Amino acid sequence: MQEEELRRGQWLEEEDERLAMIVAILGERRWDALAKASGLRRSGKSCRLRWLNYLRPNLKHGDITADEERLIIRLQKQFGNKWSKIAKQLPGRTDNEIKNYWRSHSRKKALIYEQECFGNNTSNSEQKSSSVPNSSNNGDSFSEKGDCSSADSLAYSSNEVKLLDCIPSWSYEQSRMEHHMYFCSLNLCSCYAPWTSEDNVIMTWESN
DNA sequence: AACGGGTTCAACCGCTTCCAA
DNA sequence: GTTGGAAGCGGTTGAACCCGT
Repeated sequence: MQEEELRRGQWLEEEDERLAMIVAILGERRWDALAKASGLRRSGKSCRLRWLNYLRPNLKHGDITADEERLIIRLQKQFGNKWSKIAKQLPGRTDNEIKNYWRSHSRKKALIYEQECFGNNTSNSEQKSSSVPNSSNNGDSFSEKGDCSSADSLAYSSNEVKLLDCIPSWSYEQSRMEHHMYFCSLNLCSCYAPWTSEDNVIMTWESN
């Protein structure tokens, strides 16, 4: 009965102000109690999320920079979809923001990869669409069972091949497919070496 | 200008983990 | 060791926005 009274959807400026005020008084804990104390008709969960993703001090609200993008790509490779873990490495960015960024950008990469993989071979149009990540697999990575599963279908530049020789910890197919996407997205110019666990390692090579 | 499809992002959902009693 | 509430987390949804036609 009470749940019906809870507000959902977009937050109003007035709600933000009230939440920020009550958090300043009570601190970032006991969100259910905090939500009730605030008088906001929001769940504790909703308040917590709003605070963490939008109102919290020191959050960056601008676009993801090129450096941040490289870091995200590298960390995603390293940690997988551990967004909170990745977010900890990017001060001012939230896990939700990074997750959204990755999802939208991984789709673009998938398209680039698709073009590289199939060129203008329209006879594969049905299969091509299946190679693009969809909502069911969260779009975070290629389905290894997709039509691109054949690593032989990938064409590598000599630079890519040389670099892949440096990635012993990755499976052969994973290395080829995912790095191919990665190289495409970065235009084969310069990038972090995603396979190393060391920070600040940048590998640069010439693209032709 | 209107429409439709694609993209982005804030917010929600539900499961898991943590921790105090 | 168990339990229940709180918090954390990743996946999903849907509305707003963008862009091409």
